[in-house]
Amino acid sequence: MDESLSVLGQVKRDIIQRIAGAIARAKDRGDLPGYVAPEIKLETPPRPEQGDFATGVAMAIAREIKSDGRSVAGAIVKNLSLDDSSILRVDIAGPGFINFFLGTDWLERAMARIWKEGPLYGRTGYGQGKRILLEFVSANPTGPLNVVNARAAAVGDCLAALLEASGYSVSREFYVNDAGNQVSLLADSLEARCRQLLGEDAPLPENGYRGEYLIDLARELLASEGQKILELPPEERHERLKSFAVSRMVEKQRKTLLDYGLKYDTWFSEKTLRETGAHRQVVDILREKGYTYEKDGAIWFRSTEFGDDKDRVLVKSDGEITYFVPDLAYHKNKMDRGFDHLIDILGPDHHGYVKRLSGGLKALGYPEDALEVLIVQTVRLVRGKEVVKMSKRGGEFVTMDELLEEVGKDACRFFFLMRSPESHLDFDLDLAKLQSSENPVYYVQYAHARIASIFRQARQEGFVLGSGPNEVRFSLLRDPSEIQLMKALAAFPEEVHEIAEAREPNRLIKYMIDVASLFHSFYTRCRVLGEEKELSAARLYLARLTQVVLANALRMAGISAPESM
RNA sequence: GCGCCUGUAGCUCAGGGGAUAGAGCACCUGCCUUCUAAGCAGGGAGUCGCAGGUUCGAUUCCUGCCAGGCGCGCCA
Repeated sequence: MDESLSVLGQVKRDIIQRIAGAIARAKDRGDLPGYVAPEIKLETPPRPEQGDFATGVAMAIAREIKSDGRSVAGAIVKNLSLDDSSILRVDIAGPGFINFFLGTDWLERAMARIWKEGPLYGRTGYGQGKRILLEFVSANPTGPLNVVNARAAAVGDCLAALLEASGYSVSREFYVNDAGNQVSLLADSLEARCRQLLGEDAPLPENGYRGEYLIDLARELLASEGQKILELPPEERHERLKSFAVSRMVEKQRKTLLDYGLKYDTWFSEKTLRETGAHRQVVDILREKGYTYEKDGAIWFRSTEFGDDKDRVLVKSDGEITYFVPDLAYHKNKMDRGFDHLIDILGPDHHGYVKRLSGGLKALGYPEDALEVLIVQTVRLVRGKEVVKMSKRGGEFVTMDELLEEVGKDACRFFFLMRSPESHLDFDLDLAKLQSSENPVYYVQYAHARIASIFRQARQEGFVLGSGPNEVRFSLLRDPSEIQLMKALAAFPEEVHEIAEAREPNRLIKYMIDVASLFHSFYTRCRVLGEEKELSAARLYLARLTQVVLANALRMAGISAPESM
């Protein structure tokens, strides 16, 4: 047995191989004409009476050979070998679905795996250790993190966890734009605030950062450095202000993200990169490869050759590089660090940037699919019916800190993960902070807490705890609610892998809700701590496995799994 | 004008070339002397934005249109 595959993965692979064998045999015997068979996909039918697994491959073949699904399905089933398999029965249904009905022996094996793997259950080897660099949030160090950053943080961190579980080696990275115009502007804004605090009539620069956090920062700076810093020569003063402002802003951002339960592997500094001259090098390479030209005193990149709608400036007519250059150098640096695949999570305002960046990488000689960009859509804060106004220009926006303060980490992450990343999100603050059944966060956490509570009770009443697969009579678990729950638990590793590949963390939330729902049904139908000791032991076993899966799923989502509520 | 995203139940949203389109909230009916009722069981609720096309089959894929959000700098 391939231990890097889940039990469900093994079962599915076995069934798929049998179907492939049946199709081959059908061709040999002339039941089907010879032609290239399509990929065989196994799905879970919508209703239990349609079996454990189903395939629509007969319909796909029927289309190719101009036949009808049911007769092709008949030809496949006729040639299907069920010897030595978990398959009890095969049906043909509807327009040509082949439905497979299995016994419970595989479920027993699947449950034993959960027991054995515990906190590691859910991991598979599909990723084969491929190295992925996942860059997300990467907010400018010019202000506090906002709610879109919070969404990107939730999505990125969860996706990283899902990919890790799927057997990839993932590095979480935050790119710090600590060089360039904006941080200069930040330093100038800070200087103005300092001078204002000292009673000078110093206006903020045009397009300066107006947020109140800079007043706090100015106070902090004056307290630690005194006003002599303002008397330094302009250039030195500017550098000192810049490095102070940037380091304090980055520290704050890092702290916010830590409060969110998110820890990056790398904080990558643009300034440091520039100090190596990597940005100049990128321009040189592009020039040597003939992807640049001069026009109006500027150097342009032929990004239109890579699908961009216009060529882009690399070096402005004043000799300064554009933002794009160090960013491209940064992505080159990522590749040169040996990563097999790069994923960027960007905000919706950057979608026009993607062609340029991927085109740039391709021009530098990297594979076209090396970079993958996910766009996370906007967040609108809502209180009941009322939209919370946010204006970035005026410096009035709800910060990530305020959001966390108000609704808490768990609800926050849950709400951000609940929706697909590319859909616009209405975040209802009232609902998110509601400590009641209306709030879906608690539905999942409650299931986990309920299980913990059962074990507390069981310990008090002297039940035998910790009976593993070898001591438990598995056949006692035969209530429909128990079977359905076990099937869901068995699906976890495959589910994690599929969700990771699809880059859709929202489906992890859906999965957790499904498991919680199945557990609650089981809880209501089946008394765990009862008179029959063997039955209780079996159900305690199932409860423990459910708890393991919920805890693992919640951990991947960055949401806590409470012992009591 | 061009590009990206979205349009599915009263609300917020899943889903996805096929078998009776799902969940939560809201609404209605039942269920606590036994492991947490932040729960369970059941009910009503939908022309899957509109119109064409591909297909044996489209809510799903393609095209056009309508509506909403966001972008479109020698800013970052």
